[in-house]
Amino acid sequence: MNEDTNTNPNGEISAKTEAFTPNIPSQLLKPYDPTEVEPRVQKQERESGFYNPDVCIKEGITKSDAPVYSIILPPPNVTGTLHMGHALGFTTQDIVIRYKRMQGFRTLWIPGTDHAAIATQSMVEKNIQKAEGLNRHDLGREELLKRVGDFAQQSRDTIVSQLQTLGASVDWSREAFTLDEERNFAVKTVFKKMYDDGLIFKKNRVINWDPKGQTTISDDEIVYEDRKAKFYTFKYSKDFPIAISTTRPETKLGDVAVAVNPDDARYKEYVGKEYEMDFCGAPIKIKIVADYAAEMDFGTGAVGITPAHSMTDYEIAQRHNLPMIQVIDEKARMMVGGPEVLGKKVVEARDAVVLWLKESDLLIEETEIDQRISTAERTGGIVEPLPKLQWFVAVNKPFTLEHSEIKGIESGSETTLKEIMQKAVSGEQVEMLPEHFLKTYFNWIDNLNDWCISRQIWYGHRIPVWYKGEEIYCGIEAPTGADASEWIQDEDTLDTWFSSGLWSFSTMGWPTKASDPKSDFSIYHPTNLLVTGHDIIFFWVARMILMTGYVLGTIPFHKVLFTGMVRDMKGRKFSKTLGNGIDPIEIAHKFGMDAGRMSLIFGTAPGTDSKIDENKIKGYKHFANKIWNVTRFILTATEGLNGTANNPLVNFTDADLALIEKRNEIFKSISTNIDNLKIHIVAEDLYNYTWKEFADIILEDSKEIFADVDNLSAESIAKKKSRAKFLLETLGLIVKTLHPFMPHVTQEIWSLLPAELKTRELLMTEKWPTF
RNA sequence: GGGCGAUUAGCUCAGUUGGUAGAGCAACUCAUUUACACUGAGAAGGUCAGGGGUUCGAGUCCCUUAUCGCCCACCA
Repeated sequence: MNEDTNTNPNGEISAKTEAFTPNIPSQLLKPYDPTEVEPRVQKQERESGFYNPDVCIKEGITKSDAPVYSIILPPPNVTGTLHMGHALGFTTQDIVIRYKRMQGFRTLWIPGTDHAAIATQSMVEKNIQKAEGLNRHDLGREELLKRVGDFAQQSRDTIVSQLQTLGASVDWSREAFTLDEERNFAVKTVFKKMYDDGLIFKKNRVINWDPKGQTTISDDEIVYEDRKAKFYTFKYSKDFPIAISTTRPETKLGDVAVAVNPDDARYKEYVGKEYEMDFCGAPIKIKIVADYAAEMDFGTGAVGITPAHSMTDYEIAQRHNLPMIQVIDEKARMMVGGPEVLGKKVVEARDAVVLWLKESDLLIEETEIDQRISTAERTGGIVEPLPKLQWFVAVNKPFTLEHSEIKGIESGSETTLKEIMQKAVSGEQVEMLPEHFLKTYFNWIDNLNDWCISRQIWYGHRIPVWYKGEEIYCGIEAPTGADASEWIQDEDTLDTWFSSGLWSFSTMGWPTKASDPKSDFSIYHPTNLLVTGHDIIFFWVARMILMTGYVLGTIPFHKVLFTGMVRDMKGRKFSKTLGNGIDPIEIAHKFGMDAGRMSLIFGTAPGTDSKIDENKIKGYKHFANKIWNVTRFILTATEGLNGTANNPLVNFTDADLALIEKRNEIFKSISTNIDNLKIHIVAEDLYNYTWKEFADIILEDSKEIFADVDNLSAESIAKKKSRAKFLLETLGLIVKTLHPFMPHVTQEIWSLLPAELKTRELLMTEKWPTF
């Protein structure tokens, strides 16, 4: 909008536009311009302070004893910026929170960002490597942390402005970050509690090592890639009685056993025997063991056991008390063997071992098979299982839960973290939508193993454990006293999901204000709703249930709504590597954010994937303009009939009463549908009524009534007044109910409507209509 | 191998507890400078993947087959 145009809705009409309809606000005379209106409305709303429930109470918008409705925003990673997938979830939350706020609930929606440990550090490291040719060790811990911190700050700033562009009515005064001081205190507090309860322990185990990121990762951070691989069948030596098969001959330098099925007649006679030999320059000692893990039908029916470099082999080795010999180091290089393999990368060593097998006449067969290889989610590095001393959370270990509000677990009774996760959901205290995700959830829990939480990176919550020789100290603060300087803190940091798991209560003042009845924690926890993508059901949803159950004996949220993935037109996921992400800000510039919001919601059933299509967004830009023009028409047509709206002295005609009945029938279902999170249905109902019924039929029909300007008969005037009242009131109704979906255009129209329709200037604080 | 989901108009998808098949976009015909061309009216388009069952009645519930997608898990 240019400077010459009058932007004051209630002000005087500027000279430039007075020629036509002088009493209609000038901005209405032009097509709706979201790029001008949206930032202005966002600013107005934000500066009002009403995103903050405390302000709402202070200003009398919300009663202090009103029922509570709270949502925590799933904190976006500071690795980058928001795309339309985020926008779908955030719009859904905004719709619900605006609706609840208008209904008079004491609503709180807390924003924040996630430090995303590995993801962020590896991204910054990559950038530095590219620009300066330096690695993290060249920079040192302090300098790297500073660089990563700066990057995170920038990213956070972008995310904030994107959220504002989206029109998200989050309470900025409560913004949190998973790695800020308050959250760090919560993390240390929980860590210590778990440590003292014996649920956090340190152990030398085979873990998933990411040679690229130089850190361990959890089972859930692995993604699989299908590849073709060579499958080699061979014998360790000429004298060895059994042939085995493998895709990774280089690991066989670390073999300690061959497992055969106890029922396998072919190998029965060898079980228990031991063989010693040289394998490609490494002395190995192989024991034949019987174990049902070996399948008779697969390969030769015999498995070479490499306890140090395979999870399953490690488990088999445990059962048979076999030693563990590490032959691959953290850089994925061979630690043993003859000169042809020693020090070589695993891939090169593989070729060398195969060549040695051929030359030694031990290779029996070489075939091609499909194989799934494990890669690290964040760096893409091929995961190398290897033994390492790491921190774990024990999910199956019994402990006493002092306080429990979880159905099926008594206060003071013995339970496990796994049981907490199961009972919180099976007792229906936590609901999931769509319901079928319950099966996914339980299926995951059934197969759950201990959670490896330590990471060998610097960006994150440092493990609150100190060492002095053989002594170990776990505490919230470093040990003090005369020998304070002799204590050395653990170098590792925690899995980012450890801190995310506390998010529902760490954002609300826990633990420092937990006992204060006026704290956010006392008022707003547990939260009512979590809206998130189903891709993080294990990472985050399950971990929040675990942490909240363990720490508080309660649930983090009553309901989880899983949104589907928003994909591009080719059906691909948005990803940084594909570069197909769409910035919501781009949509706002092109079509307006209201249109973007509607296009995400409309026709998208909860949990189902959707495709983003500019044509679709354009349709809702047209819709915004349609309501705009409807407003113009009504204000023009009812000019001179001021004061009809909400005026009890104006009686409705029978025709208009019929229109009201039909209208109310449609609007009646809206609240229930939003309560049941069927917001896509509501969007459709509002769209259809507004356009197909109100504009196309009722407005067209009204033209005839108002066209009859010279007829001053009582009957004609009564008819005009009745229709004017109906149109104005219905417009008010449409604008109110549409506000959660399209907050900007509705607010702008609201500011133009006659005073008798309004009780407040800001639509977001208006009372939600009831029927 | 186990689990989950999808299959509805040319395309993208809705379709609440079973009760006469819906929208947007595209395409077709017509109208119109109108509150709005970011428009209106109209027509066209479907054996609801196939088969079987329950029911007075099935897109919806049950069984089965096929195709596609996703998740989990041991294939050494």
